[in-house]
Amino acid sequence: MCESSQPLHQALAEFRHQLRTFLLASETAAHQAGLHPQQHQLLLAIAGASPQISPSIAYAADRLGLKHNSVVELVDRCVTEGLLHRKVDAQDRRRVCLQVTSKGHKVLDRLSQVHLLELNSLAPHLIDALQKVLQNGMKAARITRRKKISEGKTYD
Amino acid sequence: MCESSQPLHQALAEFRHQLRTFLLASETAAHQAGLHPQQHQLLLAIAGASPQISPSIAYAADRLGLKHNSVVELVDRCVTEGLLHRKVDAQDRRRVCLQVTSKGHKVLDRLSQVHLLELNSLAPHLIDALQKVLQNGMKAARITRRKKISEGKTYD
DNA sequence: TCAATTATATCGTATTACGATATAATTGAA
DNA sequence: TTCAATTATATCGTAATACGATATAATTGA
Repeated sequence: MCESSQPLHQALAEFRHQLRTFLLASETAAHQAGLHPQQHQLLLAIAGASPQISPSIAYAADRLGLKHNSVVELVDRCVTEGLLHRKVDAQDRRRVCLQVTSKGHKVLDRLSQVHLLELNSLAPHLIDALQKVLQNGMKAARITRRKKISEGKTYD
Repeated sequence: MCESSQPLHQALAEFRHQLRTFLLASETAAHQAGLHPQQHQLLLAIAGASPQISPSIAYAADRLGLKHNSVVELVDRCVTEGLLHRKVDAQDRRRVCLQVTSKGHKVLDRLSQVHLLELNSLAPHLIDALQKVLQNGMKAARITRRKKISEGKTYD
């Protein structure tokens, strides 16, 4: 048992921990603002769509990495709470254009500010952890290359 | 309605999308390796703990951002599938030392390699999205400062 | 010694994302 | 034009899982 993978595990574990730290902070902020985390994500995806796009259920599903039926239900809950509007697309009446209500915008604007601050302090840790993962990869490549050289297997 | 927050929303939404992309790839890789995503995270946290630490339930809970009872159940499932061993701590018999089995290690090693490759190609997008968020913050700070100056509110 | 603390475990519940399926609108080829 | 295929959204039952509340067990310290 050589355990050569421990440093990689360690780097990846640290990266995931940093990610989780950010996500936890995000979830906490959402709750404090009276939203469920996924409701926040949905509002953000819609309000953050590039201007030429009119965001639909399918668009949100793609952006959030969810199945469309999950988004339908998520939208239901947001509409119930007055955070979102469903508007049937005039051109294609199968589609639904999602729009954030003014109430939704008020909450979201605050949340985005909080997230900006949070990322301001978390970004260095995140990037650092990420770089340590990648370094690890290059190290492994060097070892592999050296081994190949010593075995007379250099092809380049 | 001034919409000054749209660029921030857009940057944050893109960052979340990049995160979700990574997490989806990770979940897919875990499933293909026969693990539930959280089982993978647990194995990684344990195998990736720094060598002087003997990882317990509480340790894993902290690292994964879960409550300890959730981890107990997660550990149960991993033990059932032969991925993990529970070993009562000899010094403090309340504690449980978690150890990844050789079967668990085989799966985890492969998964970490996959993740390394995945991050190798995803990292630039992630960092780019993150930087766009932070730029946005500095821009807002500049605007605020300028506004304060024009209002005679410079205190520094 | 024993009350307080710490670590893990159990159990019922609520949330939620999903698969399977349904409905409705659009498209395109005959 | 017609209608079969496609696309978009919706409904519903189910399974997974994280959690709160609570229980058990070991340790600590006054």
